[in-house]
Amino acid sequence: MNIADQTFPAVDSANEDRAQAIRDQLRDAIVDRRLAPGTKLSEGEVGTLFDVSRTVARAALQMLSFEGLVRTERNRGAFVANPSPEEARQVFASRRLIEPGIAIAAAGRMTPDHVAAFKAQLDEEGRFIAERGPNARRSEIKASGDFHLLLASVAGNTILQRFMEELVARSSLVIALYGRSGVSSCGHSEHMNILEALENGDSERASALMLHHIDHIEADLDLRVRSGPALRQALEF
Amino acid sequence: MNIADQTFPAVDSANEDRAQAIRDQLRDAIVDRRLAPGTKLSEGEVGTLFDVSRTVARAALQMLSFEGLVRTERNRGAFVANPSPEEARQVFASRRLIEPGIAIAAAGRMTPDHVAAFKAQLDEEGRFIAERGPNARRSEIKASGDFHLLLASVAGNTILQRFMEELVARSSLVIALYGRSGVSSCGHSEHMNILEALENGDSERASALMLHHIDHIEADLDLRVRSGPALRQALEF
DNA sequence: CCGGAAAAGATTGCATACGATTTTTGCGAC
DNA sequence: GTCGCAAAAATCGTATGCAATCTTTTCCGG
Repeated sequence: MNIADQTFPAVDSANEDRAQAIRDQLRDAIVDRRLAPGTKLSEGEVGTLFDVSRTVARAALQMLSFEGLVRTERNRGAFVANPSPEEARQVFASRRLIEPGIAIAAAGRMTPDHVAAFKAQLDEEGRFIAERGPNARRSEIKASGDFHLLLASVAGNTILQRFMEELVARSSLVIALYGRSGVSSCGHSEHMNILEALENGDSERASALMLHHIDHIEADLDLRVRSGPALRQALEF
Repeated sequence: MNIADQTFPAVDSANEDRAQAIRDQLRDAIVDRRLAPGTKLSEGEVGTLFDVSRTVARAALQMLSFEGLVRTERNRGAFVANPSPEEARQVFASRRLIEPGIAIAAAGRMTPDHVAAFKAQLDEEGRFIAERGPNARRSEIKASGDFHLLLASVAGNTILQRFMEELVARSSLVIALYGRSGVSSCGHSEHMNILEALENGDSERASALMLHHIDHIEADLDLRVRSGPALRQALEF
């Protein structure tokens, strides 16, 4: 064993899959609404933008399509997903089914470290809500999602964690599309209440609060079909 | 409008993505245990086997890796997943969380057509159990999984349906790896009881039965680490 | 001026090529 | 015999090229 055997983590992460890095950046852009739903993501464009070949760009787009953030049409290309109200309802139905259980699991595994991480997360969330800049709303949505992702990671089930990553990403899209007002400030206090229940190990309460929280988020959406799907689709492209 | 404008559906389905077709065949092979866990799936081999280029084979393998049926290591290749006992537990924990809810949703949407489909499914399941051939067990596992997939499709939530497809596929792998005996005959009667509850619209009972059913399946597994992971791994390759 | 067909251009699907990395093989030293 | 090391083979990661398909433009008859 020699000191030279060590590999620097920085090197490793730099050497990490480029497709994955591109996927992450694109996902952030989609969730943050910097890329509007319906936007075409051509392989060539993505490739030149990130300075890779179409092969790599294509792999990144394929990943996003698996996550439901991108819709690909054969021989036509990839587009930022434009979830329908029905799809939005399914996203939240899925979350209502999964997240209360995740809250219960997490309540039984909370450590002081976890509590500290949650407090830091909620602090940041509060800061974004206080801000009133142009992209404050974006940061708000993202931070709110991060709370749920943190919870999923505490729950300790890798599979459910991945499901939640997908659901949170799709939720962000849906909220950006159909969100009405600032439920967020309200959501922030709900997050704090959930954390309180988690800290006390009160899994039942955490679960119930989570269910209501999801209901509140969905209740803030306007999921009425705007003007008939045909017209909407016609105007979209 | 001309009769020549029609495109034949058969042509369309034949023209479907080849990568997807390869993925489906590989998935079947993995779930059926025709491909043992740990088996290397080299891009070149898969490509020549299905008579496509590595590009397409690679895409199929990438999809399977997203589903958790294949594990890929950079610069080393793709291998049939070899789920650890911990992973197996997580699969069933996820199912316990999701499937009772799916049963409730399905109970509220059952139509006579659905009932007929379930009956046909259970008939086939019974036939496979009666058979005592060499690969009867495989068919049994597969048919049992199909029951759960049918239920998920009735529930009417596309997102949850896809989650269930992944969970059922991984369960089949886990059962093949860690399964002890024939819980299956027992499982068959449980499936019939669940269907009965669904027919009666008794969602609570269907949900409870489903939860017990999953518990029974998991209880039939032997999830003790066999002889230390190091040795096991050493023997595996 | 307005369809509608045909050609030009753009984009995807797929195969192949080449450098990089890993694994296997061969061979000499101990 | 086996241990270590270097060369060879195999395999992966990625770029690029070509055919197929879709989109846009152009051009022409009405």
